[in-house]
Amino acid sequence: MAATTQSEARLLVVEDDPNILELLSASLRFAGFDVATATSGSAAVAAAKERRPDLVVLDVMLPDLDGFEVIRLLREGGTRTPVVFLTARDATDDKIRGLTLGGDDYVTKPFSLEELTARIRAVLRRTTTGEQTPSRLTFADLELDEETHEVYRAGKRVQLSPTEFKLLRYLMLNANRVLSKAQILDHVWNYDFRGDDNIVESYISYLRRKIDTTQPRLIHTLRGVGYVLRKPAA
Amino acid sequence: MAATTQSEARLLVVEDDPNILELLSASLRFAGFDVATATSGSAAVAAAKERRPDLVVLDVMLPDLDGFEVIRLLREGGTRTPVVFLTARDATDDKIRGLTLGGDDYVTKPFSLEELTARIRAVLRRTTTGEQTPSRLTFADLELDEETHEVYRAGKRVQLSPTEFKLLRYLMLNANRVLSKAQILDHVWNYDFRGDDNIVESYISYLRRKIDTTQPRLIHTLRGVGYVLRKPAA
DNA sequence: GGTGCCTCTCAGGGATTTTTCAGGATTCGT
DNA sequence: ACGAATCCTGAAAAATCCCTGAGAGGCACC
Repeated sequence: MAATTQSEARLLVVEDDPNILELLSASLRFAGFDVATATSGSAAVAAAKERRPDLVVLDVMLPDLDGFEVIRLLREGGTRTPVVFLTARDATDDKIRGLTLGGDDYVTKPFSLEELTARIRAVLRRTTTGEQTPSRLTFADLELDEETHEVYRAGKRVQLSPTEFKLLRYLMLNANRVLSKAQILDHVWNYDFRGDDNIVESYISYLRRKIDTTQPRLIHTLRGVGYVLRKPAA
Repeated sequence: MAATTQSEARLLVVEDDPNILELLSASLRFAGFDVATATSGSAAVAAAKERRPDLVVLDVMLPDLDGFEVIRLLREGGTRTPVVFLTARDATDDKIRGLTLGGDDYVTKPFSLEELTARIRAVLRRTTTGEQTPSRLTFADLELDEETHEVYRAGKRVQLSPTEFKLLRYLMLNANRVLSKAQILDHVWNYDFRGDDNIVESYISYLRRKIDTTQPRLIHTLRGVGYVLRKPAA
């Protein structure tokens, strides 16, 4: 149901927590990726050599080898596979900083799936030759740039907070599709967030105030069902 | 002549309450599904491995394993069977959120059978390759889109409340079949609803006002029997 | 330490929806 | 034609859903 503008890129997801692994693989598969999994560093190295994934999603904390070791073993083999690391929030680890230089990226736990898929798309965009995925989403007179985080409505620049931005991106990626509040919560908020639906209502309200005061209205409420981004008049 | 336009998908229904299990299996069978049942988590795992169902309807509260354990055991075997969970309404259960990620879905108890079958159809639609079940029902000049919840009569958009929508969907799925008020109550309302038949009359009245003011009339009363959606002149 | 932004919660109020109730209309049998 | 059962529908009460202002707490940056 999520973001299907992706190509059929092959991912290898490496994560030892079975709950998070299930969460990730189910969601990324459904987002259109071809997903393989591994639950340890050594298994990851083996799987990567065999499957030659286009990108590796890699937890840095693993039972045997840590994520950096895994990557080093892989790169000694000559492959230059891009990586998105999963790290703990308080990771002051310097090694992670240097990652963005190589075109890799990282996401801190707990993350939202919106966040993770956006990073994966961005890394794939940078590393694959021939821009297959545009970094700019458009819908009606809405424009959203995933790289610069700039948003325009009717050509006019609008400032959004991070959460507002993620919500709008999710709506735009699923334009014309009805999204329930539970779905939005699952994709836009961190996976450990346990608040109630009202926060979605609040952010919809913020978004409307910032980008939907002009005609025609694009964000519509379907009472008892959810929200949908769509042009009227259909 | 039996049931609806449904495909003959194989379902596995897992539920320990024998009353609800009976209710579910009878109703889903009538809806055209090929239904097998299990009353415990371990039996569910065994049955799933043997029958390879297209979808599992799974109560999260089970005597031995809980629903999430069941799914994990299944998925470790490599099968990616979609699931519709049955949960308590006040499900503060952390794990329930996040289910929509993999294309799965959940229905809170007490649910209506209309609700459940609609969710099952939606999940099957999303997960099976090649749209075999259209999301749009049509009858005469009536159109009903299950995804967007849009309804048209004679090409003109009509706004329906959630219950009106469910009632119309039920009528359309059973077009040309006479439905008693008891039947309608059982399918469109929650299974624990204990109001009287008059509420069906009220909603039929609402529906007529919204979608059946133009000729030819499609909703007909069979006094003492029930209602039927059909074209006249037959 | 102060300031500002951001996230999240809470609660009031408005709007819609659901449900009940009752009187009137229709149909049917006799 | 009459009465009884059944159905229709307006009205209103009850429940629910959604929007939004207000504010607490956290974090970053000065």
